[in-house]
Amino acid sequence: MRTETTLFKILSDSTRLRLAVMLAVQGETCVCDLAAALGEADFKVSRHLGIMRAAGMVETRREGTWMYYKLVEPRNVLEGCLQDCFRDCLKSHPLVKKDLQHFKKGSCGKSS
Amino acid sequence: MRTETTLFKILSDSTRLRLAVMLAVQGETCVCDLAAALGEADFKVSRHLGIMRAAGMVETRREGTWMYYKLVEPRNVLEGCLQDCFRDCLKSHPLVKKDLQHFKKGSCGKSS
DNA sequence: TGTATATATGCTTATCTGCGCATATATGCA
DNA sequence: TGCATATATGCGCAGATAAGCATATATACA
Repeated sequence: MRTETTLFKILSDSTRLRLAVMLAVQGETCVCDLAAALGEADFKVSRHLGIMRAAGMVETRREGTWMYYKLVEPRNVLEGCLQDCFRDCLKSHPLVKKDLQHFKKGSCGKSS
Repeated sequence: MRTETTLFKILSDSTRLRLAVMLAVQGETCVCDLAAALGEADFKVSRHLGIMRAAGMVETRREGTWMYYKLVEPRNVLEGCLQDCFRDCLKSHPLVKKDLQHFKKGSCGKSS
């Protein structure tokens, strides 16, 4: 049960829920682009992504100075169901829509 | 966003998640039957159900001394999605299966 | 090596959370 | 009215949590 409740606990914080939806919709993204889209401090976003990673919800890939985060492939039906939720049920939430509008790949000034 | 994160926070506690699944699978049930199925103290189950009710996730109906709880009709896509999760993804969890096996309507000794 | 940028992490504080116990409320019935 | 059962709630405690700031690490590049 721990596995399942942890998953829900991760999503019970608005910063993390917004991050999860962003990653579900936009795919792999670096910390600075996520922070810019949400309008939150880098260190805050980084910390929450770290929590999500420790819980096994996201995984990372380093590319130079940048750290790219993405949702893991669903490892069971619940994870798949929740990821569908992110895309289908939460994408239209006012705050998330604002985040998505603010989102720009490479907003922090990196080349690619 | 508050509405959504609250929903997830409710489910981030194992007692409440188990209760949510029980109600999704068994339908309307009284506190004592739920407490018996979970093997938890009445006052603990009652408190958690109260939290779920305050969050608008369940609703109650009094019948004599007994208080019956059930999940509310989904009021939006997210609530519907989560209720489907309870039934489809969580029903087969070992602990939930044990709860369901222990479940008996009227276990606390009421007539109907 | 030194500097700049991106990201991560220690630390403190204020707030929240769940637990267990005791107690209170509500209903039914003698 | 008094007692029994079912349910709810006040209280204190211990542990968890998120925020903000400062600082540390990692990489790139001059």
